[in-house]
Amino acid sequence: MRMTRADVPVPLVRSGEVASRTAIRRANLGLVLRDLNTHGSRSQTQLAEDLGLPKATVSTLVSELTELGLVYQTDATRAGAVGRPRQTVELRGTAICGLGVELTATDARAVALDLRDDVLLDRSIAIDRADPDTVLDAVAALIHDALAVLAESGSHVLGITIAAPGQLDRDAGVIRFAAPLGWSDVQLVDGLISRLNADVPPMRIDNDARLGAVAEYAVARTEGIHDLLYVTGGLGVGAGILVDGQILRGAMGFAGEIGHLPLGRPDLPCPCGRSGCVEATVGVTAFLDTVSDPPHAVRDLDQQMTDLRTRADAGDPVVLAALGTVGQGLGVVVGMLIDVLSPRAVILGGYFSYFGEHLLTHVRGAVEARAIAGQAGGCDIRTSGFAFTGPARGAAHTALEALFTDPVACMEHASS
Amino acid sequence: MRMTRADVPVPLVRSGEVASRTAIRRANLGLVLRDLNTHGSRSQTQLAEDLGLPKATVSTLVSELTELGLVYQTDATRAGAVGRPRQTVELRGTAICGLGVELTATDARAVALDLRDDVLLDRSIAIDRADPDTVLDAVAALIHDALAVLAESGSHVLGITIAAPGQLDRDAGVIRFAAPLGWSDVQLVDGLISRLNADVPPMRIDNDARLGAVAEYAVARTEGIHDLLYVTGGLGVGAGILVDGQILRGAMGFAGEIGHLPLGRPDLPCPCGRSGCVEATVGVTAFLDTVSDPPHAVRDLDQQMTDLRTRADAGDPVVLAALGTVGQGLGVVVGMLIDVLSPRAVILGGYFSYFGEHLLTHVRGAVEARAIAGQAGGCDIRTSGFAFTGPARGAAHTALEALFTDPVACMEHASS
DNA sequence: GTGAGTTAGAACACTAGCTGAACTAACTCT
DNA sequence: AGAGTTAGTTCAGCTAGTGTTCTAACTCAC
Repeated sequence: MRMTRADVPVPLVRSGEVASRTAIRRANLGLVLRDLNTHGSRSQTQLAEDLGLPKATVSTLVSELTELGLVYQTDATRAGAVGRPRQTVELRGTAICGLGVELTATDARAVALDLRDDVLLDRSIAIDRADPDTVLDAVAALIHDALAVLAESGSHVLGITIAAPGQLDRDAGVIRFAAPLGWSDVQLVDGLISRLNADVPPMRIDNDARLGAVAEYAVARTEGIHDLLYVTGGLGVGAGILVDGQILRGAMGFAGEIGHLPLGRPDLPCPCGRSGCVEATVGVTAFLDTVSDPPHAVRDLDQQMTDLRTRADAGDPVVLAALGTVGQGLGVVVGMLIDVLSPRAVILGGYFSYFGEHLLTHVRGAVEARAIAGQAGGCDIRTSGFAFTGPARGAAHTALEALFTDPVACMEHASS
Repeated sequence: MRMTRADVPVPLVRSGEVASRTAIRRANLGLVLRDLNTHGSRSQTQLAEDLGLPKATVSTLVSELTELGLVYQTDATRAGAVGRPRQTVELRGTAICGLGVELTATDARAVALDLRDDVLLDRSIAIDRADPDTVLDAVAALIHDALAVLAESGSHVLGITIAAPGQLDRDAGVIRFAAPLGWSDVQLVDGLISRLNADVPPMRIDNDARLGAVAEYAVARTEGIHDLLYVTGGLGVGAGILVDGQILRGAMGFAGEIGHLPLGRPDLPCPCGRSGCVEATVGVTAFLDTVSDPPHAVRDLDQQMTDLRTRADAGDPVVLAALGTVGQGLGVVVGMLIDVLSPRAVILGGYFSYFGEHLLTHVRGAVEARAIAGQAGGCDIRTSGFAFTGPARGAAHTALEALFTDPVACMEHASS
């Protein structure tokens, strides 16, 4: 927590939103959950220190959360130091979860996360590139099965978030245009809901790169990192930007559309009709075209990338050269984004995440060559630990997000 | 206000900050001031609707602000419609003001704004490019005179913000590196305070482009625009980014450093030692080099730009061609920033602001040629109405900002 | 093993400030 | 002149944060 009792010149309620009576409680309840989620189980006294609230307030907050069934207190009989041993307040894991589903051109993946960020479920199905209707049938079946499994394990699904590439209308639940899928104006949410039972949890969609960034933030926030840039590499290349822990969507909701910036090799044509696009240079298709002859189909990317990583580790010059090209191209983009956004960390996801230092060396080199505030500015550049599961994980986090904003309302709905 | 009573599914207190009892009041008092500042004088009933608060609460808030001397109520005897005529709550203008000072390589300018955004003072002095000590003497004299004038008019100066180019350490009040000034590691705040009386209002520094963006936001927010990109053209080229009304600084505080992105003419050398920098292509030096032979000194930019605007209006092919080059170069950068940030508006400040459509046509053309979500995405591209006074105005706004966050604390200090 | 010291957490009285309802004020319209 | 309408204030009520106090549960020293 950045806000401790010591440094309170800053107002406790952020300006911009009206502070009402009931809202205070809900916000503070959510903050306790958030602190436990970020920093792990801790005692009431620690919570009070973290949040800058008096112990008395924390005591009532914890007891209310206990009644809601969201936390429980353990008799921490282990006592190291002097004084009464602290009981730890712990998040009740299985009670509530969020379901995230990522949709790509090659597969769909469902991940369920509980309050403790534990993975309750992770399954994926292959998608044969096909018309939206067929794909939606398959995705609906995936969701149906996932919901059944979660219901059986006694976990209440708070919400479902679908991660999809391209430009989306979040309010309408519609994919406006997604080049990797070859779709335009597909009613995703309505299509899925009509295929499922009526009593399906609230469903939303969001951009895959943005949700990938959310997944990374769940880790980064524990390190005190609140400004990060996530770049995903797949058929498309997109960025998810987090500023002070908030997703940057922009006024039109299109922020992070870096796939078609004219920063790639000028001669390379892009399916979008132009040339020089980032996507055409560092997208997975370009990479696979370089390393595999005859050209391989874009299928089972996880297996392919694991194999290529093995080849890279073994010193395969073709793979290493391709990674050099990709790393250099990526470094140019990342360097510019660092100058524009000044993030604390850059995390490379998707297929980039398989290659660690093989790739990072080139990216860092290109960044240091141009960026004003590159490595010197204290910006870490690393690969994601989530490989291709990032967006689905982030989607699951997002589906759970409401709980941290208003636990009371969420649990009211949950019980009914 | 985006938050009205109708759309209150969103919680009233933003999560992320602890909500304490006293903080509620201070936040709500500030919100009333902000609403009056943004939307002009209005009745208590209108305020209640804007803020989503009950009339009773607004009533007590207004009376407390009246006691603080920040607002007054007029007997609005004019009655158009049926019912009791509404009294309007108005901001008391002259009571409190913020002082903004911009420091450039050619001059220093002081602007004082009151609560109503009225300009209480606007004066500038020429600066002969010289060592920091000499410049600080002159700036201190400017501030001294400005404070004297404001004191005489009975306006309490809440704070002083200095706008400076380059990379700054805001906490330390130090200019780390400012290429346009040729300075590095200059103790700006300490240097000025030691030259002034001890009882000078709190002084801060911030980046000129960011403050220029703040000045634009004071206008844009009245149109419901909360995501904007400001690009300033001077000796340096920088960007100020506002996301959801908040300044984007980034983790390191270097966000918006677009002057040395490698997006300019690749052959043009830049004083920074590299080539292809944006600054070297669209900075004022490059522009002046193109339009005036023999090369003119960079002095009295306002007069020079006004003259060049006149030449452009008269159809001078040299000036129009130069504007075409600058507009094209700027459009490439702006187009990329639009894809990354998805702002609602892009505002061109500094010397760009003098040329209106002469420049905008080319910028828009370049943006539409590449950006995914350019004009089609609903992003306005326009020139600033503040010319070279933008950063100083924004600095004055920033100096006043504390009042909207915690009016009570500010007025306590003011009276003592 | 007993009391002093220490830390954790709950209980309680207190209070700031939001909130709904009732009430007064000031006007228009018929 | 009275009914209707809208604005703003007053007041009682209640929610929830806050400081203090108290109890619980431990360690440590003698």
